Amino acid sequence: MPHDDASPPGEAAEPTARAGDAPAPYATDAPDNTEPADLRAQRVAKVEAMRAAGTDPYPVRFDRTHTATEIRFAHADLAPGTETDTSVHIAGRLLTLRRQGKLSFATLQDRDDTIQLFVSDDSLGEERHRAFDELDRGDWVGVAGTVMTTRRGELSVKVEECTLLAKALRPLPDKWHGLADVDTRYRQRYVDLVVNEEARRVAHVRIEILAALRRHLLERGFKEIEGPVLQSIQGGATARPFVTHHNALDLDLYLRIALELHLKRLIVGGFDRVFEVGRVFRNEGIDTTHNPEFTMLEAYQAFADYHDMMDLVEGLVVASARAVLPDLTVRYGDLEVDLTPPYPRATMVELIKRHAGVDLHPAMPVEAARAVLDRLERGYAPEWGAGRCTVEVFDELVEPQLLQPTFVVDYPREVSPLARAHRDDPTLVERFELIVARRELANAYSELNDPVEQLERFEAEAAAKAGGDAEAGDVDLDYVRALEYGMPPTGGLGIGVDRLVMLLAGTPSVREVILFPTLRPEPGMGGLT
RNA sequence: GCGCCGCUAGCUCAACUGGUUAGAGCAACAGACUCUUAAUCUGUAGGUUCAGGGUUCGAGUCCCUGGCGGCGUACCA
Repeated sequence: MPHDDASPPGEAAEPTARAGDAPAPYATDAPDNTEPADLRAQRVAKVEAMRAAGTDPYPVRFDRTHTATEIRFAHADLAPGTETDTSVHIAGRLLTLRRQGKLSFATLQDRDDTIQLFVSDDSLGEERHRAFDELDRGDWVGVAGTVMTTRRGELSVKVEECTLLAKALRPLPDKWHGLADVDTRYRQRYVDLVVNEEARRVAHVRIEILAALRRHLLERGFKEIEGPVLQSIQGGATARPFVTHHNALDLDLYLRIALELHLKRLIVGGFDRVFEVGRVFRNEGIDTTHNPEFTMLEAYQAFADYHDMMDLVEGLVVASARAVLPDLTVRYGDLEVDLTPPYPRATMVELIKRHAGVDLHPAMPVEAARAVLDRLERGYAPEWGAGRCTVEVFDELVEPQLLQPTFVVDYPREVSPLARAHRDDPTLVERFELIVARRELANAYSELNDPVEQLERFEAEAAAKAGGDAEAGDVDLDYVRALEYGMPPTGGLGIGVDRLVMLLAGTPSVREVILFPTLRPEPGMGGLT
């Protein structure tokens, strides 16, 4: 429905805003164009004036026939100065408004593109044109009109009817600079997305990656499932959990730190290929690469081992990259990363030898391992065995040197309570991580399915927790019971989705790839204190 | 947690060594303009300089405390 012709909203705006006020002292000699200072108050007044004139500033619905993209696609080569009979109904937000005498131009932004609106007295009539000119940047409108090009060749919709769909009470940020304040961009992502192309781009990269990951797994017979977020036992990873409380059960619960243990229960239950894409929560520091809640992909495949998981990881990374990049290379900071598979596979021990120049192995006596760390001037804790010392050197000295995709294979058993012992070396487990651009992108292993050994590993962890290690897990007796019913040999895989998106979107901060990152509450906005 | 940096109009930014009434562009408001597109032109209005305290004749600027954020670092997958 068009604006009410008889009463363009702006005409009543000023009286509404000031009707009850005594005249200001300067009113008599001030020019007529003195307006309320508050931009929001001006627009509230417009809304009130529209209502008074019988026009709903927030109508119920609108029938759209086309998006801007569809119009562009259908009229890609329309010559400048062409009018067509093609009638369209489009809807979106007004980004810019340009008056040119008795013509008006506007830029309408919809789902994924913009298109110009062309308004003249001829097409809309003088009264309704004046009503159109009362619209503000940021308003949502529905437009009926015909497709045309201007003399300069700009594809446009010649407006024959224009309906306000939702009034914007707050002004949009500067049309050229957009929103720059990082804090405001995160807090008011809805504004960021309206005015910053880059924010939209990153959001779409994430959307496409998620879709590609799911597609790749579903095509290979994996079933997507949903495990519990609220858990009474902490496990599946090494991390500090969040604790919450259920009132009716009077029960403290953890927010999950990993997806692993419930997915493997489903392997026991007979699903032989399952995955979950889900939020996990870790009560740790916040920085450029860590948000307290983040998204993990975990997938488990029966009858497979960690070599199969390497193939699966390559497939997932490539599928994601192809979904969002023109080729398999991506710039990350000053780094050019080539994601073309296969990725080199080297053991942790080999990589330490190559990049740190020392021999370290979980099988060596702990005194010898400590001597190596002493020589490298790395600290260590008294409870660390040779395996933990090995990982320390790898994390600190080797991982920062791994720029191109690299599978780091065979981890010390000591640091991997859920992975199966290596078929050739009992001090190792069959585990790998994929490192790209100095960061872990994926973590996978041949799953431990021996219930007796699993219980022993849990008990070691629980002892560490009792000894004050807040990140150690609990004994999950129900999980052990599940294994006692028999879990087939299984390969398991975890991918940090946010990190993958960061890499493929080329963003240095995890907060750019999470639409609503965790922030301190804004003062005065309510909520928990 | 620690260190450094930032916070000025709705938005993006200025303001010298502490010195007149804190400026500009965009947005807003009034007006001109029938093909603009960061439209242009004329005019008008718009400020708790993050908050509180202090030093000073005088504070956006210096000091203290607090708030929020960014970056680095530590812890941490």
